[in-house]
Amino acid sequence: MGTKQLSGSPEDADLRRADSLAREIFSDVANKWALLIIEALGEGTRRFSELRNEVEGISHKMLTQNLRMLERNGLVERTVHPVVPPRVEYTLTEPGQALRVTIDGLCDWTHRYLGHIDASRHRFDA
Amino acid sequence: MGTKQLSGSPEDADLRRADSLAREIFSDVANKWALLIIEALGEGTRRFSELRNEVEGISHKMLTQNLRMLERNGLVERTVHPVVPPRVEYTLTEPGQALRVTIDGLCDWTHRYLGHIDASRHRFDA
DNA sequence: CTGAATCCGCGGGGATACTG
DNA sequence: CAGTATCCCCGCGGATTCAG
Repeated sequence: MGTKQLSGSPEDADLRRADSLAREIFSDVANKWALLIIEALGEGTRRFSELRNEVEGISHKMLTQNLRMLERNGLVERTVHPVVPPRVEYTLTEPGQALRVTIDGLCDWTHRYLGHIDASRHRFDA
Repeated sequence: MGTKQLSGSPEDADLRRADSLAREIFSDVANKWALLIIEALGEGTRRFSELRNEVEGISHKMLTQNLRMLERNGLVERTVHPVVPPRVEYTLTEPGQALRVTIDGLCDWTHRYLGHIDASRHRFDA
């Protein structure tokens, strides 16, 4: 993630801070579960239990954990309906929607090169 | 990653196989190091040691490990020059280049919403 | 320089139980 | 139903060593 050359300059400090922040965000977002959750939320607002079902294979813990993280970063909005039983809904914010677009690109890529990759794997395992 | 409804149908078998394969690929690719390596290779052919320096913070082990994985999936081509000392170069294949484009999108997204996210975090931590 | 292999600590992440 | 907390194990990943 190319920020240019860095020197010991005076106000390069904030450049470096921005850079480390970028890497931090990148690390948060560039992980399997976060991406799959956002992709699921791309379909529209979802409840906790719905996500649990739609994001196949995710554990209770990972779901809450990633949702908190996404909420903290402002990619997901969490709205609690004060009813019983509790009803909590998650939606993508505008930044979240924007991110979703690029994730869609990733999904498209995956499907486009599925065969390509599968072939390459078999070739490699020999 | 939406493959539609699945039933116990006859030839849905390969649909399910394709799906699990897609998830597998997705898991391979949707990880910090793999993405950063591909991003680095986007600049052009790189040697092992160059990648080691450019992908900041990656360990020797993680680099080789991810390079093997990327090579296996056919995203990266590895060419060995029979000289001493050894010279090994890595380049993106066409699928790798295609993937790089979407990763660039991810990087752009990160920088565009940097401030947005930073603000959201401070709000959340209260 | 590139890379495989080994050792090992720490934390990711699953399972379970418990609140509101 | 949604969320937190606890226990605990397995495996990721760093450091180091050896080979080509």
